[in-house]
Amino acid sequence: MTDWDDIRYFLAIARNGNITAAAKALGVNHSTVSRRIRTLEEKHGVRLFERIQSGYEMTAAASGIYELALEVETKHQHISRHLFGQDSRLQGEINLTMPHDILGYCLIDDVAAFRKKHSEIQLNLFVAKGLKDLAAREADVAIRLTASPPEYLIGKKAASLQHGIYVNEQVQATLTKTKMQVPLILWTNDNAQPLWVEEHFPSSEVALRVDDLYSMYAAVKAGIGIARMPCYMPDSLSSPLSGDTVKRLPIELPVSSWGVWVLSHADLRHTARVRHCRDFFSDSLQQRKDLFEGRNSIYFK
Amino acid sequence: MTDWDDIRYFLAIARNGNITAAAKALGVNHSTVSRRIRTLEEKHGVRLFERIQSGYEMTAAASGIYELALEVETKHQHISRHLFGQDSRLQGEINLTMPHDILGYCLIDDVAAFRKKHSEIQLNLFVAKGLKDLAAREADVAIRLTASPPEYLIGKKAASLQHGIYVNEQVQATLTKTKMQVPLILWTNDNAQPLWVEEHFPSSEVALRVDDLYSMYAAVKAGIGIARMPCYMPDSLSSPLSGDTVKRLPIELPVSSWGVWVLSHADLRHTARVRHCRDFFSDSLQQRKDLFEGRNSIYFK
DNA sequence: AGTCATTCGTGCATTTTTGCACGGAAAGCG
DNA sequence: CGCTTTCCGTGCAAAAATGCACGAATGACT
Repeated sequence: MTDWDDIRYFLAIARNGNITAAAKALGVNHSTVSRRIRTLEEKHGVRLFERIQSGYEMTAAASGIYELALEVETKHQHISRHLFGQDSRLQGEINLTMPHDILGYCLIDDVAAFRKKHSEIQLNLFVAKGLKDLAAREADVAIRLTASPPEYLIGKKAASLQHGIYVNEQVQATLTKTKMQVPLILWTNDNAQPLWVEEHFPSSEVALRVDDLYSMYAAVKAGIGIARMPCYMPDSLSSPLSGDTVKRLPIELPVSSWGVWVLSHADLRHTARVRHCRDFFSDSLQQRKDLFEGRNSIYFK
Repeated sequence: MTDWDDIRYFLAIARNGNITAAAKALGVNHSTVSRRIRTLEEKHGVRLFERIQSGYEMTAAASGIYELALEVETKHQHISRHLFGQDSRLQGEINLTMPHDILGYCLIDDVAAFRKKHSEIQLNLFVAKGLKDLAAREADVAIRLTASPPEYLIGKKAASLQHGIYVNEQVQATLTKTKMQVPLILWTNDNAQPLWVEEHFPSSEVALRVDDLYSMYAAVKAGIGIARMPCYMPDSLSSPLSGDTVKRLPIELPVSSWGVWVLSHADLRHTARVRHCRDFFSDSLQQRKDLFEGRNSIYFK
């Protein structure tokens, strides 16, 4: 019988299209991948990949088992979760993921506190863009901004999310004096006209598009324009003491159905350290409920 | 991510109940199994087996993943067959299985011929009792006596199977002279009264039960009683030249719906060497059609 | 045309895994 | 009660897998 792990290597190559990337994904040296797949091919007398210049390309034979391999992977993930779900130790690793702004401007001290409280637990933090797949155990606990998490995840909504329109003090002054077009800062991939613009700033123009919340804040602060942001972000930065000039306009946006959630896969319901982690950060966030729900905002009169 | 092969080890232990048997099934040393399962347990912080005196016993945690592991195994078997199904070489191994009597008294010379014709192919013969699982690739080609093979197997019916009632010459003489009860030799696990006994030998008694065809023949030859056997077996042994005294009674039994089939899994349809093997032994058997269909029998007048 | 970056294969040293042989503990047996 | 058998863990040597460093081939870019 074939070494089952070979299929894992096969999948990595099939997905990544070349040995080097596959090796990186698997966390091993590229020569290992190269040799294992060659051995697999020889053992079965089947060519699975064409060695083209830019990498490895699946043959027809490989396509035939690709779907099957994916199914096997799903099952292995299931097993992995199930095993992990019965881990009752308060030690070992936890993969934690959240948007990097929430980490940097809100939870970084709590992470430090968690580390101190549970020194036996190794936290691995993933804050890079893109959602981690909790089913694939890319992360065990996720802090996410979402309207309603998928049903296979469990966890709490720690707070609702309030948005506001933010502007730099100087810009606001200018806008009040001159009747110029209001400069807007929008999301890069929001192509339609947002509702809040239509309603409150019919006379406006797009000044800048960004794909990152902190960059949006930086742009507002630099006086490039006004922007709609979740309150927690500017409010945690622009305290009166810091001398910051970014403030919220007294415009009431409808309460978002989105919230800050602390989530993990249902299979990890009883995993001791995961539960502790979830509870810990749920508390942390709930203590900042006012921040997320916009009650810390400083308004322009 | 867990080494997928660990699940293979897990399954082997779960199934066999102890390390030693699992190791034998996996074809590795028992210490390897012992160490790998321990590593797996430590990595996940879960106890999977209780070390009891008589071996290893699944814990509740292990039962939880047992079903999943079985499904994974099935998928891996599927992949394995699919890969093998695209092997176009006329070299490598073929696992061949058949009832041991068919090998010994009919096909052994053909096996030798096949070996000679395809010296690059390594034949592994399995003739022990019990059907090999073709889906699990325990065997690639099977010669079987069956009425209708399962639909996931492909292959040909090489011949129909004719049965006859056989008896030793001396016994026959005795039976004709004295009006004693006819002594019967039956199968060990046939508890009901067979149809042929009811019809042709209402006045009879069970002399012996056996669970093996050659033993049945030996018993008939030794004069223990009469038996219903597929013709191929006694007819290939008791030629007039050998001076054997076992012959068939002139009783026409209904033609059996059973036949001699040469089979392999549908996924191996195009595997070159498997096809050659199937064709080769199909031919071999078809050349002996007369033998299987009872036309070589020598009758008592 | 030349430089650089990618991507892969291979020889060699290192690390990891495995097999082997031994020993201990418990159970079966006469 | 002593002997044998079964089953498991462990130290050590052998074998296998892996990582590392290098080089070749190809294509992109200046």
